[in-house]
Amino acid sequence: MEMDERKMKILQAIIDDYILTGVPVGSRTISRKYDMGLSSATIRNEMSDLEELGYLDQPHVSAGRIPSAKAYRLYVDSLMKTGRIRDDSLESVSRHFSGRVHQMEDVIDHAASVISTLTRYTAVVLPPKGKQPRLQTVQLVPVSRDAALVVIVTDAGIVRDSTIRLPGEMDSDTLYAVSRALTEQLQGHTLAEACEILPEMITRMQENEELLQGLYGFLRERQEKPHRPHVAIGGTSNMLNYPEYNDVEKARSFLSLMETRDKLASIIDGNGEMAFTVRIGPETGVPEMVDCSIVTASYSTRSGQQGTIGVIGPTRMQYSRVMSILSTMGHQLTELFSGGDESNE
Amino acid sequence: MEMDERKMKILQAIIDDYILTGVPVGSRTISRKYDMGLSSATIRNEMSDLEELGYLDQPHVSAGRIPSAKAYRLYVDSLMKTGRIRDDSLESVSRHFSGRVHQMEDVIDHAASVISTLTRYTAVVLPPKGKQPRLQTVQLVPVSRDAALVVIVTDAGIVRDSTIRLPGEMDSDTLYAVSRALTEQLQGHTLAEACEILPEMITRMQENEELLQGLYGFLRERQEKPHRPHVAIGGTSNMLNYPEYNDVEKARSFLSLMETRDKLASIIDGNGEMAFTVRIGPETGVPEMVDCSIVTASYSTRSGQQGTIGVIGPTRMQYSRVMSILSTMGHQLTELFSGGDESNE
DNA sequence: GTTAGCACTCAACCGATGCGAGTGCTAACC
DNA sequence: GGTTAGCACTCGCATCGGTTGAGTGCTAAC
Repeated sequence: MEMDERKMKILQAIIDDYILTGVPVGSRTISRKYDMGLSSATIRNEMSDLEELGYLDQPHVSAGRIPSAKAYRLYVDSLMKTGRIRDDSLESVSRHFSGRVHQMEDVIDHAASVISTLTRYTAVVLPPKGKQPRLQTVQLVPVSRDAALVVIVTDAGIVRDSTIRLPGEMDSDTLYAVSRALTEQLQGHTLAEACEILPEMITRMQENEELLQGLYGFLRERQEKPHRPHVAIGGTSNMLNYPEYNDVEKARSFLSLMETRDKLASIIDGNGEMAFTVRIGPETGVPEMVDCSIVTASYSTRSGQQGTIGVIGPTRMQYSRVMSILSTMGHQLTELFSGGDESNE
Repeated sequence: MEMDERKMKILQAIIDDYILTGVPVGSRTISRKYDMGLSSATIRNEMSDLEELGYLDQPHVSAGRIPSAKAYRLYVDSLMKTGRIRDDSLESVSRHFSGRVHQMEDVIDHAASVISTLTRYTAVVLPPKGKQPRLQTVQLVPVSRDAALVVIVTDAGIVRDSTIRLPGEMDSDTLYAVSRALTEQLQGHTLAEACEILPEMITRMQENEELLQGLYGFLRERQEKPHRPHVAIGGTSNMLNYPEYNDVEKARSFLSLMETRDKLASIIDGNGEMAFTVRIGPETGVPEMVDCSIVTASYSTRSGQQGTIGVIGPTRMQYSRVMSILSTMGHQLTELFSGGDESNE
């Protein structure tokens, strides 16, 4: 037995209906609501075939059918009708941040919030990341008598800052002089390379040995255990809107997963290359997510860094809507980050 | 009718039992489990009195009694037996960050996570804040050809940074010179004062007018809509462990509240003065939280800034345990932030 | 190949029933 | 007078059987 045009049409109707209602759909519903000039009996025969082909499941014998993961896969790959979403909230993201003052965290938090509100699912936004960033400026800013802030600007535009203890009292001019020297030496190098260059510098510049030594330790630490990136999450409570999460135990396990941001980030970030991914149910590879789907898109910064935006929802997600929202948001973010504010040129 | 010694003892037993089990407790349970040499009938009479006094509620006539908010209030105020909690996770917080490199956000995130794990409730940690912070250093760090990072160090030790567009190409020395001038002029002043001083500077220093103008706009914006502080939350899913949140609708409204961090912060932050607060049920003043209690403690930094740590749980919270954990954590954080890393002296 | 008809299945709903935890009251006891 | 045993009473909760209705599979006719 094979798929034919009609089976496709019926399958699509079933999926559309199930996505809308979340209730197993029966043959009568299809023959009535989606008038395709066939009686329920015929639909029934076709549905029986579709079940045999693995596209439909039956929760129990006297219930309607629900689409299988395989069906959703077919759906997103070929049957889904896509359309553009026009929504002011989306358009306004770049406008919201069009003023020149903004911080990366605020942007991705806001993006996650907008996406989750619009989709009514859970949204995750990962900050841009890329290949080894190259140092651009290193600067020490006095914070207190015996501590300074290390500001590291890389070509990724990402700024990492942490305080470092000073060996003794040092005035701002001295710190600036050291900063200049550091910037000159380290500019264009990766963090790893910087860790090799610094020791040489130390032997050459005896005067500020202790300070540089401290900075060296700092860089080493930064490299070995890189700063955990900020992951923005929005609308975790949205999941409780869907009947599939009426089971408290299910909801709990989902929410705990959302709390472990590291794990979550690695799930969302999975396949870095693809611009657009849809993983359905088991395809997510996460046992806790067998009845979730994950859709991700990416955005990029002027310097070629890639960030990821994702939506997590039930397998009966409104794929087309979600994909179009993610796509628009991806463009908005790319546009925003190409403005030059956070990138070099 | 009045409270006497025995009523107290019985009330305490009831509360202890209810906190443990979450099930309405009956007279027999008390007379058996907590042997106080009284028959269930006597306990019944006393319970009836306690109900009349407003300390107990009866969900329905043939069920046991549950403590009222008034009872919990009495409990935390006088009957509760307190004890120290010894737990390695708590002790290790300051050790975990004993290296000199750390960022405020990491610390409070970690604290929230530890508290929520230990208490099995939801933990919230607010970063330190105080009266108008005073500027200490202003520094412009080149980020790209036409953008610079504004690093503002205040006596609060809190560093706010954002990028600002440069009017034209400016080398690092020029930026440093401007930074020095700015620091000299603005040091010791509040943000509000700085906004008044800057225009004067601009008229005096014609040369970098455009840059300073931009900076002025930046400061104004910062002042008008101050940077939303990072609120750390841990263990939101813990609430679903408790039968009182088996109702999905309740859980949903609680979780949505947890997602609006601003609102949450204002709830937790409520009364800034007190070192230790316990708000029970309606005392929280938040409709969504009528059957929650909030316990908060505070910690401080060397510069006298106050931060808040809080736990949100069901009214039948293990108050004593929570209070002792918060107290220990408060000390740990205070100790950590007195190390000088993030404060001035 | 399509469809009307029909017997069958099974979750969900409903109401009756019984159980048991717990109460309030009364009367006896110390 | 406080304490307690005894007892009738209440009421949530779980169980059970019956009913309903959506939906199926099969068959026979078109």
